[in-house]
Amino acid sequence: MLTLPAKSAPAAVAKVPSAVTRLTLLDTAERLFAERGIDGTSVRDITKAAAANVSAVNYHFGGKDGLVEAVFFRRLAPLNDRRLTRLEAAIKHAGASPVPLEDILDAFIRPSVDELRTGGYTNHFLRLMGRCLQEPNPKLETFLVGVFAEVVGTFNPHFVRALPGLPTGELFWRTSFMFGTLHHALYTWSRFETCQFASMSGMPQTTRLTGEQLVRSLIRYAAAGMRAPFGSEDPLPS
Amino acid sequence: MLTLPAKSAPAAVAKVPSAVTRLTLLDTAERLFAERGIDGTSVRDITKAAAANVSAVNYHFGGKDGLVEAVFFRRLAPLNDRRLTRLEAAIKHAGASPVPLEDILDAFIRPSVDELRTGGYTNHFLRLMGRCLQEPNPKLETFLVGVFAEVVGTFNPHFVRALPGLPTGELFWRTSFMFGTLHHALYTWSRFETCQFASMSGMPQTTRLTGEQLVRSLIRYAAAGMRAPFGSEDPLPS
DNA sequence: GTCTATAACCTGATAGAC
DNA sequence: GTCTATCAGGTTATAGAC
Repeated sequence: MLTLPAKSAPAAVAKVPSAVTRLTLLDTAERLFAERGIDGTSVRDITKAAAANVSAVNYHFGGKDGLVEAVFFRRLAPLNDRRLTRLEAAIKHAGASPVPLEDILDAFIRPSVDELRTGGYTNHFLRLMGRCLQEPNPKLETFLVGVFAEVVGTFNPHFVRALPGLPTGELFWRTSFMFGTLHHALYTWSRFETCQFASMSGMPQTTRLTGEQLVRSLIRYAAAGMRAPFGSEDPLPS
Repeated sequence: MLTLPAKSAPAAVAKVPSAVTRLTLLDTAERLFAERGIDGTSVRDITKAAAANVSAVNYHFGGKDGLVEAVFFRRLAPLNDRRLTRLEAAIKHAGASPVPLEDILDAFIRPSVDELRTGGYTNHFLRLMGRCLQEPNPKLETFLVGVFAEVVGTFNPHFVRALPGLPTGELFWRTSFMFGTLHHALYTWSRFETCQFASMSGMPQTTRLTGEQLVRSLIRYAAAGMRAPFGSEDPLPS
């Protein structure tokens, strides 16, 4: 026989609608943007999936553009802070000598793989981040450049010191290659199970990596690539 | 005094409207997709810019999806053929020994930088190609996987032979890293002048590369990255 | 083959009731 | 703060005249 313990009426669940709706919208938009792309997702798709009102997006974010920026800012700001913190630690650890390349890359890459998934974060944002450097919307590009500027400006001189003798132009491109490697890898890794390109090469589930393995693979690859010997006349195939 | 030579009436310029309209639509769609993204471009944008009729897209391509696939197929099919041809030449040149990694990468990378720009091609497609591995449309992904399947399947065993001892899983990811590096670099390079991310790092116009320089930089970086030493316990920062 | 006209619906944004 | 109602315009696709 079921006896319910006497208990006080549940405290009226305080409705804090603003904050809750705002968060739900951010979560839902993040997921749908990741799945269908930003231009492929309408405000109505988001509000319907979030069980919110159509005009909630305008109320909380001023419009779709504001929502898009908020979705990115929520994750990228702490991510880039974490990168800077880890770089500072590496600088302190290196003392007066240049920070070793692997340590710089670790500070840059590791947070994007781990920290983005803590605190109940899903990996939807990884998919979105994988694409964010190539989004065609110029306003969004401007916004993202602002979000990334400090990190890029702070890391750059350490890459220069860690790779003495490498011409500035070549270093710029290798940094860009590293960005491309990282973002594409995040994209592929975050949707490995459903990525048709991943399964194309006939490489099955055995190649799924843990986050730690992905970080290490990325650092190995990028460090070797950035250290590649450079000479104006390289022995290349005729 | 101007004397026009007697000449027969200009041969009535044969209207071959179908072929011309079709081509104009492909060119215009390629450009607009590159600039605004696929989902950010409507059929009406395209037909208006192409001075064609609204329903021409439906007539020639069966709808927007068909146009999108045709835009990619027109460039990717010859590109991938060229990759296979160059790989075959490298195989012949290597005789019985494994094809050197640099030669494999050259066969893969070089066509995407040069051949896409010959024959009056603009570099709009490069921008589009830079994004194509991350397009959120699943139908397009399926189509592209089909377009890339032969190249990936043919190149893979040569990467395996060129990198003996590298575990299969690690090789798969390094190949994926290389894909990411290449596509992101094509994107950045093709719009270097207007890319806000490129100018962010304070690296000015001096770092603009010729196609040949880009190919060499990419091969250097990818070859070194793919050859990076691999051990289950790597010395990584604590 | 090309065009107009239109169907059927979706888009982001907002004014104003509650 | 949240909702409904609505605006003005855009979306792909198609039927049918020429």
